Amino acid sequence: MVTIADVARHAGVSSSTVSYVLSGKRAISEETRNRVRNSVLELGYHPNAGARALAARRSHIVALMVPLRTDVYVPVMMEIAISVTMAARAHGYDVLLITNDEGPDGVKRIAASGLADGVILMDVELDDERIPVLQAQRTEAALIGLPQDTTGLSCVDHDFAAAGALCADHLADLGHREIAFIGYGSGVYTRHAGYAERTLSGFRDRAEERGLRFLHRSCEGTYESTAGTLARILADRPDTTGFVVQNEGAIGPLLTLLRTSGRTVPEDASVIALCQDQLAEQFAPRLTAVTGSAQELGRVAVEQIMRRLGTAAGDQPVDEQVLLTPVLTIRDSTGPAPRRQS
Amino acid sequence: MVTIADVARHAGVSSSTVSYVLSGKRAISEETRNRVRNSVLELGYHPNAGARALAARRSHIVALMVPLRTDVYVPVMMEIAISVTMAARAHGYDVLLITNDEGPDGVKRIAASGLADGVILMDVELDDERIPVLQAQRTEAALIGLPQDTTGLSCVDHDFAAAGALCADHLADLGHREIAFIGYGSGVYTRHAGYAERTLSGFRDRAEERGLRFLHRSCEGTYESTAGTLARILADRPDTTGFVVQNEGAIGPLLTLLRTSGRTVPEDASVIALCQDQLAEQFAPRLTAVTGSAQELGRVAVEQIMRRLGTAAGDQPVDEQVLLTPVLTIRDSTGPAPRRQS
DNA sequence: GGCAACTGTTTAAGCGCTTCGACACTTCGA
DNA sequence: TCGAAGTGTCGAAGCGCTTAAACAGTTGCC
Repeated sequence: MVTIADVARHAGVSSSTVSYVLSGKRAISEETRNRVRNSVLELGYHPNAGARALAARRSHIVALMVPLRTDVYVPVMMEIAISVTMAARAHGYDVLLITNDEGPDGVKRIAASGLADGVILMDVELDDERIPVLQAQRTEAALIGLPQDTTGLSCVDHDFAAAGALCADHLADLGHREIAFIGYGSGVYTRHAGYAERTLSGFRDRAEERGLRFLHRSCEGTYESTAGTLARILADRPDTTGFVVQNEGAIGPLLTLLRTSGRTVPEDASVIALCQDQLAEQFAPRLTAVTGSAQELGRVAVEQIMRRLGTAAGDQPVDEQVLLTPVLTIRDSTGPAPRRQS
Repeated sequence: MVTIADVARHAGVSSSTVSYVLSGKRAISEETRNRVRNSVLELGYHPNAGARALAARRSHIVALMVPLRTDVYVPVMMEIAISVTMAARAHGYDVLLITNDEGPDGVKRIAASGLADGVILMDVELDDERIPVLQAQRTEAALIGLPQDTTGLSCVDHDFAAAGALCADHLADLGHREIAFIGYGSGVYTRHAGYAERTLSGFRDRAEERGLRFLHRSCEGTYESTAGTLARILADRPDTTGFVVQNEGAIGPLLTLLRTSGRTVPEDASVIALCQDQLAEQFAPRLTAVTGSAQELGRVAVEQIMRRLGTAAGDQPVDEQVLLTPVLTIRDSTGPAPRRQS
């Protein structure tokens, strides 16, 4: 194992000089700096992480807490995890993956042990019990998702309300008057997941503004569930011509069911999805969709936490809530509303 | 911050005694042990990770290197990552997430800095350049995926050959004689991804044994690509009645296309998928599928690396290759071959 | 020419933990 | 009864790094 002392000896300087070259915290003559850098390269030196963390009281690790639940579309979680990891690396940080089955104790453990300098929480609930722990431990954090009370917290999320509104607007613009909103399974609403409620209310408000009649139905995302949901919708409102789908699992079934019920998309019915572009492209017809970038979510969270870690302990805590503007991509699944038959 | 000295003072013992109580490496009287444990709980003590790593020369962290590529079904990756994390926690280890964009240098960095005690590599290629680095650093590793040369390595993977063979057997048992194997995009084969080739050759060998005629076609997993692939298959072999699909993205399109071409599943054509059960359940009809457990993959990898970390440095290195037996679940997408029209 | 201010480097004191060896005390067998 | 062996605890060294403070050497200014 190569230590800083080895490098120092090799370069003919003291080990503190090596440390200062590496951290840049003090002026070092260019000549010395180069000599040290060469020695580092030549010996293949990597500072011992434990020693560094101990001495500097900073581990250069952020923890990322991922949900175990799978009602969130899983690839999105992975995309966030990867973008967090890469963004953190760009700041010289590594990412520790922890699962939510540890719950608040996990946060406590990580923070109290100094394993991580900060924590990024995914799938934050409106009244998340991990937040008080975080504050008690005085650990820096960034939240992906919006809790009820955001004072003193850094949060980032998609602007789900705007996404819902975009869906309403697009369908209204195309002349649709009767819309069905196919949401997540009822469990998502009963635990008051912010994203589901915000999308829905964003949609609802805009739909009312635009004078749309609409229906919201929850749906578990299986074929059977989607079939049931669609049947109820068509029974209640046979003139429905626009569909907004938020549950990724329901998309495929919905398209199949519309087709088998004799409705052609987009001539007879328009479908707009709230899902990743990659997924939207996979269906036939390709789906008009409203999306936010999962990568961006991860990147912003990392920027937020880095900013917090950078500010000295005494400074004013930065609290900011960032909502990422969603994008509507028009593809082949939406079109002008059919003329009323009546 | 609570230190071991605080606990020692509180319990009226020396800090080494506290350490021994926590590690169990020396006999401690029951009375002392209880007193110390109470103090730990009362003060909410968590050992400082950096100090522990430095002193014990063991970080209690394993690194998990995930691929950036997305031709592997992403939810599977996430499932592995989560099962690795939970299995590691059960051993008192945490998981550091690193991405493959760092490549072999990432492995070097993690190993040389002592950040992680071991590394789990996902998506291992036949001739993976990270392996020599691992060996040079004398870092313990477990591989998910099978490289060409496995000497001295611990590996775990699905038994893809057996999975391919299961598909051939099932269709042969049902009387199908003309089979099409719809694989991954051609890129997967040109970089000699082990899993794709092993599935195919397992299928091929068994198909030949059972006297099946078959076709292998690569497919990118989009709707267009699947349409093209299917058209070519039906042009070349109009009597094809059995379909094996390995590319998750192609499943939905394939079912739609078969239906629109007037073929009912499973009466006119049988479809068997190589994919997760959860996904197989989502389609209509629900798909007969051959699966391996992604969770098991993660669990076994962790067991392997823990075993390696446990063995003293001088000991014989454990090398073992574990192949997980796939399971065939018969659902509604396969049935007896239709009688020949000819 | 002498003092101040600066630049570049070193010395040394920890950071909080593990672990080796020492030590005090008890138990046991001869 | 005494030494050997065993049990439970402690003291202290040291893991590899950072960083405050000290120091040597140079430069600038009056």
